[in-house]
Amino acid sequence: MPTSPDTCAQEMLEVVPSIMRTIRTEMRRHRAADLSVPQFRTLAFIDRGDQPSLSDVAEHIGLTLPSMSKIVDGLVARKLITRQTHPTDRRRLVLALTRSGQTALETSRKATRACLAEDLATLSDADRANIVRALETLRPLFAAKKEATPKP
Amino acid sequence: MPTSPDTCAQEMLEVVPSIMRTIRTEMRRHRAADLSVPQFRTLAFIDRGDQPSLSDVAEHIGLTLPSMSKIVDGLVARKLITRQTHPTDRRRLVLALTRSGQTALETSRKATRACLAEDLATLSDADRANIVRALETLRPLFAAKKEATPKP
DNA sequence: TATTGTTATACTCTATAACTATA
DNA sequence: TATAGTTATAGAGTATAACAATA
Repeated sequence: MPTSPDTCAQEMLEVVPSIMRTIRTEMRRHRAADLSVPQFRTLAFIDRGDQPSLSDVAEHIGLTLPSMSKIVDGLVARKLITRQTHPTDRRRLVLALTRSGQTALETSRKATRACLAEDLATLSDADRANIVRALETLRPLFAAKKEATPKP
Repeated sequence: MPTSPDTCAQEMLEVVPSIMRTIRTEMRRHRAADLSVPQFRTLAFIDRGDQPSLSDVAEHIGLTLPSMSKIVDGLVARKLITRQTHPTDRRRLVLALTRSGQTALETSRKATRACLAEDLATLSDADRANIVRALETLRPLFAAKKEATPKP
């Protein structure tokens, strides 16, 4: 019996939000590096990118520019990132992690990962391998989606 | 090579939030039944439960009572649910969908599901089956988690 | 004129603390 | 006293619209 896209979508609609809530709650619980999910994702992207601009981050995370601007505001205020003007194009920003930001990112990542891992440890190795495979299949579908079908 | 809980957790931490963002954005986009994710989940639980109380919903969704109370406020104001007093225990609420709430839930569910399904249609049947299997494995791990390890 | 980003405004989501009403 | 909910308060996340600065 084939698995229809609709069946799969329904399943995602039911399970993904509950996983997300656990992630959100856990991230908040670890006071050491008290980061929200968007803050965490922003730091993570800045960490692996090469001096991204605000637009770069906003597009990757999937937020509007004003939303991202505000999140960046908060991270700058907490001295977790730096926000400088691009040397040759003065409209653009150059975002980078501070030492403190790297620490916060690593602390939060480790704590949250450990918490999830604790749950996942109850599964069989085969189950975990299967989950990783499924997520790898899904990853490109939901990574930085462009605005599709611009009406001509 | 075994797949460690940590590897699996890391993968989830990267992919799940991006899926979630797509779900959130899509749900908002369909103006017909303009529901946020928590609103949608609340309606869905009330729909399948048997006259749940506020605490029932809050526990299932994973929110505090005040947070849930506010969401319910909004849904009542929009006439999507009814909020009545329990006939024998007057402290409790009895929540139920209105006709309009059922419609909104179905509209939102169909639209969001269709949008996800469109993405998932590009995958092979085997991939989709694998994703469903993975999500079914994860579902019980993240469903209405109790407060674990109450320190004695 | 087009691009990059910020400000203004207005919601929703979320939590903690303090409270009311009922059991 | 314990339980079910609400209110008060505060802060983050998010969007749209309007704006400023730079290219």
